[in-house]
Amino acid sequence: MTVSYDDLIEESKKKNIRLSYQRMKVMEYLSSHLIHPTAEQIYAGLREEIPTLSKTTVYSTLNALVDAGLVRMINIEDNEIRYDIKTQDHGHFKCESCGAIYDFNVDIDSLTTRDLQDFDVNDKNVYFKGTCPACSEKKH
Amino acid sequence: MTVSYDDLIEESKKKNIRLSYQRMKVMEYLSSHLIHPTAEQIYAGLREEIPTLSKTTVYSTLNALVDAGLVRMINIEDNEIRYDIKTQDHGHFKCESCGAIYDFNVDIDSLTTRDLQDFDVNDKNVYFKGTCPACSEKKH
DNA sequence: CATCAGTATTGTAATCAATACAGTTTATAT
DNA sequence: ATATAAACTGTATTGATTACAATACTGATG
Repeated sequence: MTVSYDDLIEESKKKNIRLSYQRMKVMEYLSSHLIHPTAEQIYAGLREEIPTLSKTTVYSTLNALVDAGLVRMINIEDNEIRYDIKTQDHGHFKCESCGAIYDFNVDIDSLTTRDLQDFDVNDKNVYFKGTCPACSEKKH
Repeated sequence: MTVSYDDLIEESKKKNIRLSYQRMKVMEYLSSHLIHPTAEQIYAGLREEIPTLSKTTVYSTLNALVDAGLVRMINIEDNEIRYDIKTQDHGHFKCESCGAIYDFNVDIDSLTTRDLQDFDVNDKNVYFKGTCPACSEKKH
């Protein structure tokens, strides 16, 4: 599933998410900053344009989008949640040295298991951890 | 890799983790409670036996074991970290209705990608979300 | 077995992401 | 236009995790 800004708006209508100015801006931010931002980053980024924006609004919007299945929560560690609009399935690699999160293509549907036969699975996540090339380089 | 309580102790020695009474108890707790406990649960569970136990000690022990690669952090959501001794590779399924976390067998090594050729990967995680059979039942 | 240095533990205080809540504003239907 | 339900704002609160400084322990050495 690939989701663009326009798709987000269309999907939001279908899911009965009201398109307030703030929500549009949050979605626009997510679409144009594919860097797995935290709620804090989104808030800071939009604050310039919307000085009255409340952090609570950012959180509630993100929660609404996650519930609607339009946005994915990335919760690898560090006790902070990052967000990612749902483009096509991909995994996340977190560098334990610099903290950066990289996307990588992976065939998640190839993961099968008999153990979950009676389970209703609606979200599959894959993440790796390790050291990115830039940080590996530094160690030498 | 399968890790029992005895293995944990042996591995700890190798990794220069001093085997204090508190650390032994934390490891014992993890080995005997394969329910993905939180630090809080471990603390509460051990408090009876070790009334002077400090929560800080639980956290620092867990961090030491994670750094040594003996324990896995499970960070699915809810802003709380759960811990799991590293038995053989398996995925985690979180029921979004009751919050329970189930293990399932999955061949994580079958996940391959060319995107991470130059990356040093030292940890692979898979987690699914959805509804467990018990909760699906209730909805009818 | 006494001492010493280096770690681990403890308890309190601080941090900080996330949420609750109540009052105000906005959006959509009639 | 107006009503009503939903969204926004800002402050206060929560709660998991960490920082820190004082105390206690461990295990190596003489």
